[in-house]
Amino acid sequence: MSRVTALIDGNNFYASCEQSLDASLIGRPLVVLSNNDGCIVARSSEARALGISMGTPYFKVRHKLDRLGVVVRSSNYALYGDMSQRLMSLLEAHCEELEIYSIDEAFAYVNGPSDDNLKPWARQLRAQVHRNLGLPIAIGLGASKGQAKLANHLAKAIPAHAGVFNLLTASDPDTWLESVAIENVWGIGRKLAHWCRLRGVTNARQLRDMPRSQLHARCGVVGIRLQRELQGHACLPLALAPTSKQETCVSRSFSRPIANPEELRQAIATYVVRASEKLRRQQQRAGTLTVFTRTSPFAPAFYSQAATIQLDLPSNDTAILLAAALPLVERIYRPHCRLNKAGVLMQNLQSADHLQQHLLVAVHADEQHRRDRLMNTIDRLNHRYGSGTVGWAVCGMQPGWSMRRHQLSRAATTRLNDVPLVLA
DNA sequence: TCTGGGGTCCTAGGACCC
DNA sequence: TCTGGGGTCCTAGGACCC
Repeated sequence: MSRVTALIDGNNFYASCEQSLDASLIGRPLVVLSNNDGCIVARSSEARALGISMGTPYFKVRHKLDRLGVVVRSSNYALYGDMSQRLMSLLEAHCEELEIYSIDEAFAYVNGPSDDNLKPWARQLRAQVHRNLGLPIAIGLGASKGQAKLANHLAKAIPAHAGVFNLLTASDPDTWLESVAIENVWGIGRKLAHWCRLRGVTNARQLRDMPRSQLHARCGVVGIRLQRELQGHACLPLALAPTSKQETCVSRSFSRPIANPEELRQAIATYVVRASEKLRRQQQRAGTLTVFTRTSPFAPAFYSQAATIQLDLPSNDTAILLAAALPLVERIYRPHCRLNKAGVLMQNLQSADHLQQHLLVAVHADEQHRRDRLMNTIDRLNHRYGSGTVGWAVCGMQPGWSMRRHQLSRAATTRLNDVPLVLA
């Protein structure tokens, strides 16, 4: 038996989710925008063929998209999250061990005899995902996560591979590695790609074979690990049990600059409410809370400020976290600055069931239980009747700075009113 | 006018201790 | 005049990922 690592991911995931919901979009150029309708974060293959690149600010290409007849959608994370869950449960049923790596990607171990060709297994899985969910996926196979990533890239980049590629059984793997540009190697970002190119390292094969000491001097152990992975030594094991988060952040850009300290208070309060909900869902409490705001980094005279408070006792109680956060707002607000983003950061997280050995905890145990039950009730009401059913006055009603999402698709899989009607 | 959001890991350097 | 060495902890910043 040999153990092969697979990387399975959705092609153009957000765009494909929109298409699976609305069949009239299939075959058409389509882009999905980031929050606030800011940048292009996903493109259908037809949009890609038109030369529309990832990360482009929407306002710069809006007219071009109109002219080319490209369909535009605001991001609909309720839909993508729900499709992701369906995809992952299907994958779980077909893989021995699975690490859910992101909303649209999973690593898996696949066991088979050493001479086994895993292509039939991969083709069958790919077909079933398409049949059940309407989503196209790609499957890359290799000896390590790094190799599986490369194979996945080649599965998508070469049409003849039809979404499945196994680096371990490929006839001339070095040639395939040479066809992958250094920028497309997992773990090589903009800075490192530039550094590599200056040294004549322009593709995955050259990175794999470059002098180890040179890589170590620039990238430390991270670089060495990456190189070993490309050589086929698995250094990064699958994370099979999800680990608890070390920090949790809620932040947003505003649809227009914040005009006064009261608006900033409302925004911070809104994010604290969200972050507290997240903490409770993760069954964690925060020991440290940071609020921050900034102006646009693209405008002159950049301003950015943060303020932090250590809590007496770690908490996930919205009222306590609001009381801690709101006094910090005046420390970060600055008049005459066009503040366009703010957020809160919860840090020093600890498990909520962990009873802290602290005198005050014992003294206030009853009170704490009462508060926990209250928060639990609020969470259940909001879950059942829709987010915002029970709100907090400090967040403001109908704020003028909230997110722009002009081209939102329906929440067909998660909200009853939006379920598509099928006429018999 | 208009440029996303939420994470992780690693390293270097300072503070502090014995 | 001459001022050690090694360890730990914390933080800020850099780089990356999707």
